[in-house]
Amino acid sequence: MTETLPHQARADLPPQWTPAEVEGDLYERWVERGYFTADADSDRPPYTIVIPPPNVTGTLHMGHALDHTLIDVLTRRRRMQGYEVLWLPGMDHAGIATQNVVERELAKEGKSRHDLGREAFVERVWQWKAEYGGKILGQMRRLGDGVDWSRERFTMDEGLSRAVQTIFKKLFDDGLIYRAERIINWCPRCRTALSDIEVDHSDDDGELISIRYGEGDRSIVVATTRAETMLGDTAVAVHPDDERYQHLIGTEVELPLTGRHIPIVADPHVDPEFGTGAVKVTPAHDPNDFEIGQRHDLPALTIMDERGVITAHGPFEGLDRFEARPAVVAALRQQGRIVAEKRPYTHAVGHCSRCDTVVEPRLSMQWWVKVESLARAASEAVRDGRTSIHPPELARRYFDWVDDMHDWCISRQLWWGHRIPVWYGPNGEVVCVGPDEEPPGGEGWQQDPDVLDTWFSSGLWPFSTLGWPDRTRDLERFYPTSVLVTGYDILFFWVVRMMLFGLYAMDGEQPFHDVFLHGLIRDAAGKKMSKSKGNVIDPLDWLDRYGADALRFTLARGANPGADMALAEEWAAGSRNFCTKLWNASRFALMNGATVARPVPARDRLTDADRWILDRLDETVSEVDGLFEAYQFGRACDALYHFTWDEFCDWYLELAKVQIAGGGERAEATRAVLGHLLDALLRLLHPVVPFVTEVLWTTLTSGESLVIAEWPARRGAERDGTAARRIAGVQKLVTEIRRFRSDQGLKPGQRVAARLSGLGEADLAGHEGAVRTLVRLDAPADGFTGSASLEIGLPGGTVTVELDLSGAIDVAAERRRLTKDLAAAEKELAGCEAKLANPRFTDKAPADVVAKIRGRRETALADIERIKARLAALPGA
RNA sequence: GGGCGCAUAGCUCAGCGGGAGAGCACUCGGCUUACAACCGAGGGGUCGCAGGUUCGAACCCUGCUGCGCCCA
Repeated sequence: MTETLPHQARADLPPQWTPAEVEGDLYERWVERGYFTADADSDRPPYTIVIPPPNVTGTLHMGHALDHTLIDVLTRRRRMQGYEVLWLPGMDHAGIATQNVVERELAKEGKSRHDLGREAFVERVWQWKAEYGGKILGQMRRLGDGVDWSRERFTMDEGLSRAVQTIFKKLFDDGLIYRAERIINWCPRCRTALSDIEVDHSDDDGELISIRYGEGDRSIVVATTRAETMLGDTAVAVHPDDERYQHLIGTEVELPLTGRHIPIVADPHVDPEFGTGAVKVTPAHDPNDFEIGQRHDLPALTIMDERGVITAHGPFEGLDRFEARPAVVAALRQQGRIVAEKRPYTHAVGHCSRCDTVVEPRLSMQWWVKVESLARAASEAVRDGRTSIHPPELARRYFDWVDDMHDWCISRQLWWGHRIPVWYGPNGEVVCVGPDEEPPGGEGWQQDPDVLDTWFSSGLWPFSTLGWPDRTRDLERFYPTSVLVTGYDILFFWVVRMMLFGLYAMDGEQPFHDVFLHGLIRDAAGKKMSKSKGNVIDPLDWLDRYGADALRFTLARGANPGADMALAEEWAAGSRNFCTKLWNASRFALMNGATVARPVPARDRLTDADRWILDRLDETVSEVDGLFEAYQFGRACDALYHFTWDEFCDWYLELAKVQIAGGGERAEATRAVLGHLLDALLRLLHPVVPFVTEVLWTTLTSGESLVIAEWPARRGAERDGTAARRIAGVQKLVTEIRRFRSDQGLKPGQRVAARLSGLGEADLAGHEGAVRTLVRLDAPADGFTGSASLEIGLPGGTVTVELDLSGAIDVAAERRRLTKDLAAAEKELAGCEAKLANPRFTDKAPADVVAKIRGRRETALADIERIKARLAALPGA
């Protein structure tokens, strides 16, 4: 066989993998060649994922990096499996956040959005987007996201806006959208309504002030954390059964500072145990009070404007709510009405999730989605398995939420967003306008000034991005999407919304088959990353320093369903090391002529090592397949890491060196096995580490691209148990000899003459050469005398190794080693015998378990006997 | 207040009925021609506490303690 190898030309990989120099070009080539562009007319089965649209103002953070890595792993694997993959990218317009950004910019010019007027302001936002928006899209390229850029969407683009208007009209016509005056969460800084989930609650220090209303035996004491709201009180409520207040129910008291008289009402929702059992009722500024007000037909008095500034009420007019609070308390104190003050008083306070301003409950007219029937359908779709949530523990949280969902406040008092398509006529007409309809013209008609919640449009994302409301080819092909991958923290914000709208708009067809919810990124100590804590890790920094593959591998390897992930620099370095290892191993294989040009020879022409590693590859393929299917990214990566490093590199490559060194047909066969293994391994790793594998694979195979290569299938050959047992024997032999050498202080490189016996009995006759090479033992010369020896127990028999150490052996070290082994064997024996002595164990345990324990006892007994003999034979024993 | 989850090696985490695992960190020895971003060897754990079920429990059940998250 000729040694002139066609592959020598391509064996000149650079000695080092330098991701920063090649990743960018590789990515652009993938995009140019259209690998990520989905073909709606192919006959492949579809696999669809829509990106959780990042915020147009945002930049890539670790949470995105994790989410995108997982999606990219899923889609790249499916593409290799022959699916027509669509990973659809895009962004949402982030109403409040974007408006804030542009308003801040205007503020620097000393202007407000009102100075510009609505139209000019919106124009200005578009300009801002064109100039600064969507930074994240460029950053996604650096990560390697295999998205279909030709289908990129934006929630404010024409098609998606049309979708918004279409569904609004449909919901309106079906009576599922209505307008009502209620208490909503109001952000006085953003000056807009917020939905319940846009409010974050925290326990803050405040004060609890007890105030006496009325005089003498007609007085009553109420406690409040928001004293200023007393200006808007229209009643005091007590529990109907509260004996303390029976005489007061139905009477009136004078409300201090205002001179108004307000009734004392009985309401079963008052908790008589809390405080004095009497509560002030401010229907316009508290959701519970609003309900009490409804039940008792009380007036609702709004005492603040949209900025949280007190309106009217004499001396308090014009004060901010937080200035008004002490002012009101002082005035009450002056009148001797403060009965008690408690500071600090810790209580839950709602904050705007966008700007952290304390939310002000406020009575106002807003648009709502009536969610009851939609939520029922959303619940049903998960209950009957049309959509399954992974990990399943989180399904419960989903049910708890949708089964008790409150109507959704969808109007926002902003300018940036989808304007509510409702027109009001001069005579009180209310007309909802569909996308193809002309708005009513003429004198006195006005469009509703508000826009819709951003989540309203992102709730349509899985189908609006595919062309809905038109029945497009994309929609037919790619809906329902295969899986939604996102963090569990936006289950309610977004996932639920998509379920509501998807089922409604698509005639009961669910928006995704699976929902996979991953955890949140934390720092090395498990703490949440935050700018204020200064523990934020920037993925771009890791991209620069370790490469995209290292970042991706770190994130994928750490992703365990339902669990958060702690990250530290060392993890990234470890992943980078893994890529380097893969690089070096591949370089070695290529330098030694690894090839895919020749098929792997028939099994009976292969060595034990070949058969073992091919079987292990097969097992790894199955294992990794199963784990990826179950969204077990972390374990899949671990399995790949272990196979690559601990089995392929540490053992097979070392054994292959021996096989190649022998030359001839064996060497050629080994080159084919190496080529086949590397080919499959690179394919398996490609979804997680696409860049380094692409370079190595194209070098190995001269193929066009790994992106469009086939995912490895199991060979299906019957596992060779004999080969596996023999390689396990070789491994034990090598490890034990290395341990002995290490204990005896022999340098790793130092060659030592040795005689091995008993290999035949242990069924390892053919492996002596490999063992000698791996542990640097030379053949015994004439007149060899072993000055030291060790015995290694193997299933078939005991192998004895006699070494010429040409010097005194370290007896103490040897005794330590043997004593330790003896203790372990004795512990093992004791454990086995205890079990076997128990008749209930031998009766009830499965036969194979009992047999296994019996076998372990025999092994332990033999070990003990052998070790004891060695110990007794040691000098000075 | 209601609900959910987690407590396993120094750190971060897998394992979830039959031999305690990984990565990183640590100790010792090595530039052994793929790899010092590495190689070889090693140390380290009453699997939170207390009960129960079982022939057998890190794993299932109950209670407790301590953390975390979600919702009010």
